[in-house]
Amino acid sequence: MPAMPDLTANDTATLGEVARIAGVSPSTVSRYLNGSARVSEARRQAVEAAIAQLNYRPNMVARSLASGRTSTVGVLTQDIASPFFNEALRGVEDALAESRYAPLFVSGHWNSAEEAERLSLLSARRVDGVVMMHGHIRDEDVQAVARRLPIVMVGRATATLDLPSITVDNRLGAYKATRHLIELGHEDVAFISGPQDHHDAQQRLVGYQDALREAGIVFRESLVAKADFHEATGMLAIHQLLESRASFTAIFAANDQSAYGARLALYRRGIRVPEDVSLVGFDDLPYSSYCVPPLTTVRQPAYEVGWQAGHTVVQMIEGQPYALEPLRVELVVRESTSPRRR
Amino acid sequence: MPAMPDLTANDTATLGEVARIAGVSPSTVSRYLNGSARVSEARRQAVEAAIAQLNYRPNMVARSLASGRTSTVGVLTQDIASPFFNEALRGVEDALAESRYAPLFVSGHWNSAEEAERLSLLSARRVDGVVMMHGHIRDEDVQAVARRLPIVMVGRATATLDLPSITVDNRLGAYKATRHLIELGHEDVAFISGPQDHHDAQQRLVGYQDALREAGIVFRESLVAKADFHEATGMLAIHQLLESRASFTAIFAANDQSAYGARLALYRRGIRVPEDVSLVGFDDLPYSSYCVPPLTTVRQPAYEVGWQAGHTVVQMIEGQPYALEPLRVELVVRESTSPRRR
DNA sequence: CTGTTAGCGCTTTCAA
DNA sequence: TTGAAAGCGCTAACAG
Repeated sequence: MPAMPDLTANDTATLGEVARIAGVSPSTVSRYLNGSARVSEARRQAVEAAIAQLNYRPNMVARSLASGRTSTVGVLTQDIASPFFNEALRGVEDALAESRYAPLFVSGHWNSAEEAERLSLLSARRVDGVVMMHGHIRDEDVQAVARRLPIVMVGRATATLDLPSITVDNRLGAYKATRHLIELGHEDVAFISGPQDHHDAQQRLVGYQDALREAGIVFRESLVAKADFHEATGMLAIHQLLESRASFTAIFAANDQSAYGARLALYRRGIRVPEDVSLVGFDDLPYSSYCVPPLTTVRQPAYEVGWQAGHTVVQMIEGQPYALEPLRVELVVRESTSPRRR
Repeated sequence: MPAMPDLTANDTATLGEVARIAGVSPSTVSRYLNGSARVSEARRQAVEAAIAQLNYRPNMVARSLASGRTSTVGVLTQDIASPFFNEALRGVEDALAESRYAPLFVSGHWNSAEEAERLSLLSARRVDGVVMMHGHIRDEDVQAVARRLPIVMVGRATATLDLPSITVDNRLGAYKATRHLIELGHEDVAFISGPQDHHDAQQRLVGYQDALREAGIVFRESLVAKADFHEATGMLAIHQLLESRASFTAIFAANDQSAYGARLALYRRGIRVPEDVSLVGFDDLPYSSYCVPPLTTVRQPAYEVGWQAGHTVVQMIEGQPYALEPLRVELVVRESTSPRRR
C-alpha cells in the first residue's frame, strides 16, 4: 500500500500511532522528536514518513506531564494594554521565541492580591520560569514561588530577595531631563509626579531634585503636582499648578503619558509649547515622536528590558550562565523644549 | 500529631497526598475540587483541611491531560504591541477571566506563514478554543483547526468558512466620518488609505466614496494617498498630497495612527488643524482624546469586540448558545474638525 | 456518596 | 541503537 498522505487525518494522531505505522517503538519516535539519542538512518526515515503521513504534532500537554517541563514562561505584567508594557512584552516575546518557549501573559492590574493570585496560577500551570514586570506583590509571595522556579524581576529592586533584577536608572534619567531644562535657562521647573508608592516614580523625583540642587536651585514643594502616570491626572496637574499661581517656564513630567495630558491642558489654556513652556517626559513611548510638538523625553529601552528579561529567564531555566548588562537611559531632545525666553 | 500547617511544604503536593492525609480516595478529592459530584460534609472538611495543610494547588497540566481540556483559549493576534490590538486583547482577557479560562497570546505579525505556524502551536498546546484577530491566513489553514476546535474570527469575513465572526461596519464608519466633513462644508476631502490588501481598509475607502457620491461630489484618485495604518506613512501621505499640489480642506485618514502622522506633517508645514485643514481618523485609540487638538474620529469599540470574541468562544466551548450582537461604530466629534472657511 | 480501576500521550530509566 | 515497562498527576467510568 503506497503511503499517500492522508490530508484529513491531521486531527489528533498520537505518538503511538506514528510508532506503529513506522514499525518502531514509541521510544524511538520520542527520541527522534527530541533528539535525545541517536536514531538509525532507516528508522529515522520511517518515522519521518509516518509523521508526514499522519500530519502529526506532539501533544504538548502530555509531553509536559511526562517531562515536567512546559516550555512556557509566565509573564506577570500589570496591564497588557498599557503602551509602556507593550513594548516590553514584545521584547519578552521575541526573546522567548528564539528559544522556543511560549509566553503566558497574565495581568496583575497593580493590585498585589491579584498579582499573588496570578502568580499562583502560573505556578499551577507549571510554567518553567517567570518574568515579573513591576508590581507591588509582597516579597514573601514571590519567594514562595522563587524556591521552585527561576524568576526574573523587572523594574523592581528586591531588598529581601536575591533574584536577578532588570532595572533602569530612573534617577539618572530624571536628572538628565531636569538638567536639560536647566541648561536651557529654566529655573522654575515644575514636576508632575507619578504614583507615590511606585519605586520608579520616587526615583524620578529624586533625580529631579538632584539636578536642581546641583544647579543651586532650591526645591519648592509648590512646583510639584501629583499625578499617577496617566493622561487625565497629567491634565489635572497643570490645572492645579496654574490655579496655585505658581510660576514656571518648564515642566518635567514623570512619564510620557502624564506629559501628554499636561500638553493638552496647556493647549486648552492657550499656553504654547515650547514657546511659553518647555515640556519633557519620560519613557519615550512610540507615540512621543508623533506628538505635536514631538516630545523631548528620556528614552527608556522598554523593548530591550523585556528582551533581556526573557533571555535571562531562559538561561536560568536551562542552567546556563547569564549576565545582566546595564540598560542605558538617554535624553531624546525633540521639539517640546527650547531656551527660556527672556 | 497535631495537623499544624507546614508552610514550607507548599512545593508540589499532589492530589494523591491530599487524599492520603484526608483519609479518602483520590476520586473524592477530585470530586471536591471540581464540584463534579456531592461530597459528604465530613469528608469535605477532611479534604479542605488536608489541602490547607499542604497548601495544595492542582497541577493543571495533569488535569488537562486527563480531562482533555486545558481551560486555555488561544488568541492569535497580529502585534501584541499595537495600540489597536491592545484594547481588544484586554477585552478578551476580561471575558475569559469571567469564566476562568486563561488566554494564550501569540502574534502572527501580519504574515500568513507565521500565523499558520502559531495556530498549529496553539493546537499542539491543546487550547480549548481560538480567537483569531484579523490576519491573512488562508481559509484552509483555519479550516483544518476549526474542525476540531471552536474558533471565533474577529475583523475578518470568512467567505468559505462558516465561523462566527465579529466585525464592525467599517464602511458605515467611514461614511459617517466623510459625511461629517461634507456637512461642515468641505468638498475637497483627501483620503489617507490603509494597506491595500486589508479588508477593513478597503471598506473604509468604500465608505468614503459612498459619502462623496451621495453628496454629488466626484471621487478623485488624486486626493487619495496611500499609507499603511502607521504614523510614518501617514506623514508621507501628506507630503505626497502637498507635493502633487492637490488642493483640499479636509482629510479623512483610514485610522488614527495615520492621522497622527498626518497631523504632525501638517504641523511641520505650518498648516493648522482645524483652522486650515480638518482631520478625522478612525478607531478612537485611547490617545486620540489627548492629541493636540483632540482628534475627531470614528469610535470602534475595540474592547467590546475583544470581550464579545472571548465570551463567544467560551460559550462555544461549553456548548452554550451564543448570539453575536452588532457592534456600533460612532463618530466622536472632537476638535480637529471645523467648518470650512470661506 | 465513595472507592477501584483504567487510562490521557508522552518521556525516561533499564536491559538488551 | 532499540524496546519494554513504568510512570507523570489527574479524571472518569464503573461498581458498590
